[in-house]
Amino acid sequence: MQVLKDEVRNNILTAAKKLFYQKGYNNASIRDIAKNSGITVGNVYRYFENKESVLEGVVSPVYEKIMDYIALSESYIKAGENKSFEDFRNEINSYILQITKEFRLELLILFKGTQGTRFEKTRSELISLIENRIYEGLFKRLSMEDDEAAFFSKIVARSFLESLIMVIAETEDNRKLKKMIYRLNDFYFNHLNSRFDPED
Amino acid sequence: MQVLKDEVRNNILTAAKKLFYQKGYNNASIRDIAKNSGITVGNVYRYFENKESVLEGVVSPVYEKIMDYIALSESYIKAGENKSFEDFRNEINSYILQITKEFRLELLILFKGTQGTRFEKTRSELISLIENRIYEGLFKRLSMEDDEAAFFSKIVARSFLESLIMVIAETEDNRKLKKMIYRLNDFYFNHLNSRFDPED
Amino acid sequence: MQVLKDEVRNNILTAAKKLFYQKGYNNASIRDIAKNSGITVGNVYRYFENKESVLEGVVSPVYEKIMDYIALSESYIKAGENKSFEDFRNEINSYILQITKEFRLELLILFKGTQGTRFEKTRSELISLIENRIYEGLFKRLSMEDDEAAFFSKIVARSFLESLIMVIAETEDNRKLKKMIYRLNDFYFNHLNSRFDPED
Amino acid sequence: MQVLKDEVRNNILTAAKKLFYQKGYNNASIRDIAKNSGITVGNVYRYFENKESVLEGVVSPVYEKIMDYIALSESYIKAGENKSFEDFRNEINSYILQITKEFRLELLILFKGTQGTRFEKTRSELISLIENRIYEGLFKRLSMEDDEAAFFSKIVARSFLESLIMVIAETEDNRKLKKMIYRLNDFYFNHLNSRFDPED
DNA sequence: CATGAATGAGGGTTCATTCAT
DNA sequence: GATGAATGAACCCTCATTCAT
Repeated sequence: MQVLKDEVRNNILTAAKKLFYQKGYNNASIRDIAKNSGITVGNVYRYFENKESVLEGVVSPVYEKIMDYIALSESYIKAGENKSFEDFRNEINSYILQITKEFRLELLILFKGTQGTRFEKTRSELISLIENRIYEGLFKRLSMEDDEAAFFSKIVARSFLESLIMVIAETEDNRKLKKMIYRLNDFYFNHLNSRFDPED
Repeated sequence: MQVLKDEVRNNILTAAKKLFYQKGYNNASIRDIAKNSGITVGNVYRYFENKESVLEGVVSPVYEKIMDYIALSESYIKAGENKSFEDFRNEINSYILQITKEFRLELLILFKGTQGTRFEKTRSELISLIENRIYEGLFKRLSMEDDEAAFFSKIVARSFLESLIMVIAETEDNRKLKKMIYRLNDFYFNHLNSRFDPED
Repeated sequence: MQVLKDEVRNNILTAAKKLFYQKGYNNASIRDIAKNSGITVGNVYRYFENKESVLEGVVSPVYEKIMDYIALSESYIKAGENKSFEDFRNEINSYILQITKEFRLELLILFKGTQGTRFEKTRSELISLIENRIYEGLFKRLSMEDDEAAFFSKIVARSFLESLIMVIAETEDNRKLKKMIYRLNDFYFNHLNSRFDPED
Repeated sequence: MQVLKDEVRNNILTAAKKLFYQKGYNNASIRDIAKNSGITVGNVYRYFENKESVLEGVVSPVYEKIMDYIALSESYIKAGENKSFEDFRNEINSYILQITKEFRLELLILFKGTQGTRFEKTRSELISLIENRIYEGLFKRLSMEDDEAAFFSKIVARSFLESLIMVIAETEDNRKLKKMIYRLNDFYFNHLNSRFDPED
């Protein structure tokens, strides 16, 4: 048996996933994880270098996908391929749906339970991307002062992502999830102009 | 000698407020708080039963106000005084603004830094209220299936509150804050009907 | 009581001194030290930041003295005050004797039990000083090839210091120690020329 | 199948030798040794009872030789064959040279890296022998008080051995080593009488 | 014979809480 | 009332050793 037993490794990751999800990274102890994996503390360290590596094991598949998406999306911009915001919406929605199908809990951990780790900034990097698109594609054109538009873009980007995460957290059924994500998009981005009409 | 006691108590609370805000509840230690209060560790425990009590001391004024508001708001409903959603918006906005003026940091701590404590659910209680109002005042009337409307109400309520918190966290100037909160309301609640028109 | 209780601090240092001396730094555990101090593990950390700080507490008085001596001695050289080797012998002997009177165990720990710590190189720094003096004052003048003289200077310097340490380790009586150190000097440095005469 | 076993055993010993020399006994782990031997951890324990046994495997050839030499040398004494110190010098030098040719690293490990093991005292046993010879052959005849002569004999014996070890550690070339060892002998033992003359 | 996964005791360290003074 | 020293449980991590396969 050349390779470390996959079963144990998976047990650890499964236990860690559950515990990181429930308690967050900091409050889940290696002892917890070991006990939930049915092994001893020392043995965890045969499979993972340290606690953060366990987190990495849990979260990195999703992390990589998101980072790839961000990189890809930014390369489009640099290449001058100015997609419409509509396109961007469709693009990011389909990405998120796809990732969620495979890695629902992992995604939630990555975005909610990695305080104090190197994954902490993933959320803000994704937000940064969305924020730029919102600013360029939507708010810049509205009759807002520029700094206000910028600020608002940030708030909306965060809020949109937060909503996405909430929906994912609450929806285990993928059909329903898809539906809700589309609704979310409509809710967040349709008819922006008229919302801010002063005569309302 | 109430006076002296109150001064020490306030010193503790002031230090705790600062530290909970900066580091979060879990990462702020009693030692930190004691040192920043100019008193000793042991003495903290004369004023507060344990660490969570300190949090309570910091957060309860704001907590009470919010709970009072929730209770009041719900009593209106029970009394059959059906205000319009417009009224509710104005009402909650003004409440939030008012509370923020006095208790900005406390509010942020209550909503962002109480993971693992009994205040964790404050947010969800407030959300629950908003959720009901959104459901009754807005989504029920839209052409959505009922459970979807309910679910969506929750998501939007959370998201709206989240946005409020973000704006409060980022805005120290009260004039600007007021402006942004109104914008937020417009963004979240104006022209809901047309957002979900299928022909879009 | 403004200052941490000196008695406990001293108990820790005394226990640590004993254990570092007996087992060396690495094999003496904080748990050991705590038990021998009559306190708990956690309390050690009220008095010392970490394990190396405990070592520092034990060893730094002697460390400082030796570093001061080295610095002083080197400043003489830079100033061109070329003392005879005879003078150097007297100087270093009296220094060592003086330090040993106050800090016998500490000196032994510093030179024998600090592997892997920042004090590890103290011995080699002192050796370096002695080595230079031996080379300049003694071996350079002998009919040896230069690199051999240099090499030999190093060996003798180390060996001399080692002997000093041994004598100190075995001799608790200061009168006897003094006598033995003088003998050691005679043994090491008198009549060097004739020792290497080929006709012997 | 003795052959195969021997090969593995030798691989372990070779790896252990290298690692004990580089890191010292305590800091070289069984995992390290196994990896460097190209076998597995568990298998090490088929060839050696425990970690100390591995050390024994590495060090015992040299250990035996030294013990044999000590026994032989002592049997001469008991038989009343009083050799001169000169003879003893030649004898021990040639022994050491011979051993070093075969077992340089092992010798260095035995004398430098066995702290906390049962080999710790090998050095002192050899020292004891040298010490006796020095006492009988040299210091007894000097105008020293007897206990002083005894004590000094011990110190010089240790120091001489220490110097030998240093020279061996620093000198890989056997020709040079031989030369340095002769120099060392001259340095340590020639003209002892005149060194301690009071008129110096 | 060999594997390497598993164990368990021990390492350094932190911190909420208690208690003698 | 106040002090701050002391406690003890828990944290992450390492490693010699064992054992099922």
